[in-house]
Amino acid sequence: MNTSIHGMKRTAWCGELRAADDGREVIVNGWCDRTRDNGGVLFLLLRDRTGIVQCTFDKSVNAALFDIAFGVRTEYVLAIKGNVVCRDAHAVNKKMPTGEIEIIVTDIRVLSKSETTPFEISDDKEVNDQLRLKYRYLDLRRPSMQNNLALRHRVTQIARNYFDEQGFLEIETPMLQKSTPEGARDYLVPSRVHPGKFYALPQSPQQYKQLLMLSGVDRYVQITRCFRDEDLRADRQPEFTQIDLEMSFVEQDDVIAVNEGFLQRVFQEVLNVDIPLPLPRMKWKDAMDRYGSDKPDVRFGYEIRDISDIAADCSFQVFRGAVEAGGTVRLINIDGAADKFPRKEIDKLQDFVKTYHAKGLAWMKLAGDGKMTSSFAKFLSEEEVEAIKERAGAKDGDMLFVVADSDWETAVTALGALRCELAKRLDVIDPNDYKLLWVVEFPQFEYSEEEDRYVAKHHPFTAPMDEDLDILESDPAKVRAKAYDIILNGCELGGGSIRIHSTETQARMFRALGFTDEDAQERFGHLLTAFKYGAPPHGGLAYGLDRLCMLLAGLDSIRDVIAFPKVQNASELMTACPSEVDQKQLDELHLAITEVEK
RNA sequence: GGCCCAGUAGUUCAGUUGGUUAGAACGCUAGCCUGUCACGCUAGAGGUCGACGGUUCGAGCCCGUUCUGGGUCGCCA
Repeated sequence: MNTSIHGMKRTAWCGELRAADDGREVIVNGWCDRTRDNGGVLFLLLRDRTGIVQCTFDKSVNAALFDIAFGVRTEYVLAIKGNVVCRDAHAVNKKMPTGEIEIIVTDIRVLSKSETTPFEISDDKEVNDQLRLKYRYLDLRRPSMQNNLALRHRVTQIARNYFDEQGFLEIETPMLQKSTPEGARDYLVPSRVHPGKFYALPQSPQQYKQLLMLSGVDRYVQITRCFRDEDLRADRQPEFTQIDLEMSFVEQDDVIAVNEGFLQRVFQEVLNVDIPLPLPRMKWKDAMDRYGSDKPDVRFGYEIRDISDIAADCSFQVFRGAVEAGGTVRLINIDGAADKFPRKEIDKLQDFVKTYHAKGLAWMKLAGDGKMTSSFAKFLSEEEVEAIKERAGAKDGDMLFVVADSDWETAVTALGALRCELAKRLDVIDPNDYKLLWVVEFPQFEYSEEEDRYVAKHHPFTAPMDEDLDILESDPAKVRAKAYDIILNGCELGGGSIRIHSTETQARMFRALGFTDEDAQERFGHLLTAFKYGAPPHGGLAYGLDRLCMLLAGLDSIRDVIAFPKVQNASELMTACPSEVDQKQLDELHLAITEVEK
């Protein structure tokens, strides 16, 4: 049997044929999606990455062709030659983009046969992730996955074009870098020629791109893979892709302006959605206070309100104690949902907030008939209850949830997580709504209990706000950074900052972080030296490309926009990696495995 | 490392209080059918109920351990 493509090469894509192609002789190449054998007439649906087209065989016209088609099974690879004809009006299939036409086949060649696949190649059938990933190459044949890959391609093309137009140069930075233990865990690569020494795969091109600013590149962009050896989530993979950029002679507003232009174009070209500019900005403190998150989802209300002042003197020990301990009492109003929360449901929500380290969840239900039930009202005076209702803007039919905690951040974080969870459950989010905003004025430092010192919230090269420079040493907890995150629908799309370009400020920063001069020199000496030779003011930003594509595609896992993703334990099911290696390889790398738990 | 959820035919699932030979749909195989489009009709094959151990006269179902996958907290400068 001739399985060569010779003489049967594609002249048209399956999914692109339309009524306008009526009368064209075409050759299509692709996979058999399914066949429908009606006895004397057989319909074969051929699929390529653009879509599906119906190819028709008539036994009475050409019995030999019909017999070949009769032997074709699902997922056989075929080349089909034929004539595009418009279907009769009654035979048009409105559900298919190619439903107005069909191909009357004049030749067919089976290029490759296929065994029955482990699952059907179809968007209509759910298949579990494990099987999909083991046979990822089959999973990717599904039209939705082809769309995801194409969407990702479009986004990267838009990024390359846009930043090119804005004067950015795409420059590659090393994949084999020096390990810097600050931050996420590194993936390490042993050196063969330097026994006992290691490279690290990049967590980001941060230091190189800053050095490129010193080199006078002025505007740099790179679409590049980054690696972090931390546990996975639905929106976190150990290797992921950043759109990474850096600009010289700029301030925060300049970086934001360039990126707003990019985001506007992406949404316009990918989703045909108009994003009005400028985007709103929210201070970190306000985001935390109102939404209990540094990546607030502002598509719905349920905003957090502070009732500490009302609760401070009440006789409910849980509330009063939290305030006395320097903490806070906060609530959210899930308006109009009082009837959605039977006691059992509330108990489950208690468990939910406890996963965020809240100690409990107090509640007040305002039934439609004017009756109020509550877990805490009996401990409060009538005036206090009324004051809380007023603060919450509560009316009949509303449901209030209260968290009190000696730690402000714990209280708002728990309520922030609860408001998102309830919005999801109550289905109050419009899936076609895209709310972008900048979160600005992040704290420069956060205190690390584990290390018993302040650590950089962003990274140690982030510039403090000019207003806060004076208190860098005296009151580090209050120092705000010239850092900014771009948030879409409650998801962190990217983040960046203006960097420190003065050696003096950088030295103060390292001291504030508890580094000795020797530490700083050992880890970042190259950067510190470089900065002595004329560093321009600079700043930048990096997007999580996978997350951007996930949100644009309306998906809830970045796995679906990555061709070959890893699973939760960071292995890849298709190739079964990571894997053991030969002793010879270990020897060459001067590595010895001391213990392997089987 | 912690917590939660899931694992039954190739796939997606159902499986009552622990009780005879574990079902359905789709897929697959074979046959029939000349305009289907989730084609239809007929027949058939297909199961170590994730694994191991325990309780029981008897376990898909109860208990323990474990494996795999998902979600999440910690973690992710």
